[in-house]
Amino acid sequence: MPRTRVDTRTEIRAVAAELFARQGFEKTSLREVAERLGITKAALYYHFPSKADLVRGIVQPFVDEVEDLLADREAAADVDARQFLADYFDVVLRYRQVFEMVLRDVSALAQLDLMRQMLDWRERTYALLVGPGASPARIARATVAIGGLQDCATTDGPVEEFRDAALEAAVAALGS
Amino acid sequence: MPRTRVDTRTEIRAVAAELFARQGFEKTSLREVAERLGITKAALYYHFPSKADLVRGIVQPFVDEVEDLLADREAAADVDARQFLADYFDVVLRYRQVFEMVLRDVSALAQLDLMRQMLDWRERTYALLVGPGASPARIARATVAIGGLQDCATTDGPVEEFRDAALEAAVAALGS
DNA sequence: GTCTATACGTTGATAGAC
DNA sequence: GTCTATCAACGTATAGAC
Repeated sequence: MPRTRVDTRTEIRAVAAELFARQGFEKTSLREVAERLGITKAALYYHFPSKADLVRGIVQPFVDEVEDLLADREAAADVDARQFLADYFDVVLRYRQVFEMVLRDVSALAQLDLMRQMLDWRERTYALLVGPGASPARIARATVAIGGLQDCATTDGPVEEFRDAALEAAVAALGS
Repeated sequence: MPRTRVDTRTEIRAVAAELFARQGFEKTSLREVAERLGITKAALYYHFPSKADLVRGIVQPFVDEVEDLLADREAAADVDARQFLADYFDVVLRYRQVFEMVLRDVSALAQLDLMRQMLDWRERTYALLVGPGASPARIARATVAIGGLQDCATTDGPVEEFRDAALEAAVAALGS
């Protein structure tokens, strides 16, 4: 009997996402995920070819949204830096839990293509904010702006309380 | 014969530090460290009671310097925010390699007291920059300033090229 | 005091039976 | 689709040679 479960694949992802968010990717074993679902590790491996694929599926929606945002602005004639910072910040805030998980296990997720992609983002956001081939000084300002916002996203507390102030600070960091 | 080695303990730390910096804490096995030194895993365990102790010894000097800086400013009558940001930035830059390693394996290092201590830093730097019990908006600005600087420290390239600009950006983020 | 040999439990992953 | 059994590699631990 196929067990009283709607969609095992989906349930695995849900349980894994919760555990990953709470205790990190590396510190969560597949045995733990399987046990919570009442199945064995081997059954997990039927649905997902590896632990990496499991996390990939969880992070992918976030990656896709950022990718869409970047592609959109890169296609635009000119970019409003403030608006771009705001939009990027909002995407990160929306995927706050996933974002924190990624930051906590950078070296573990580095083996996935995920990390290569995220380092790519860095270059592209800098180019959008201060233009391609900008001076190291201008790039440093863009780094403070983006890095500062990201750091804000990993702090606790309701978003409304700090969103506008953080954005203001990032714009100020970027300079004229 | 005690082997043709000056100080095994020191050599272990040196090799481990290099491997940790290059491929992260979790992705470096003790077997790998031992093999590179021509000894066995068990010999490692004679010198260091655990893998955690090994990394602790590597990170400790960095932790101590930040702790000293914080204690110094907390004892001062008033704090020059710009000067504090500069001093903190310089410590992080000096321990750049260690700092990057820590950031890459946050969840792995969380079990050490290290992470509790670093979260503590966050509160204390905010208090130094915008005063204790500041509004969420002010704290957000301090977060962008500190977080932005930290992000700059993990980028490649010679320090002199971006140090001043990054500092300028952080001061601007902090606001009046 | 310094190290080797050996083993324990857990991890991610695979093979094959039902 | 799920199981049992098994794998190598990992961090950890202890006993004992020198």
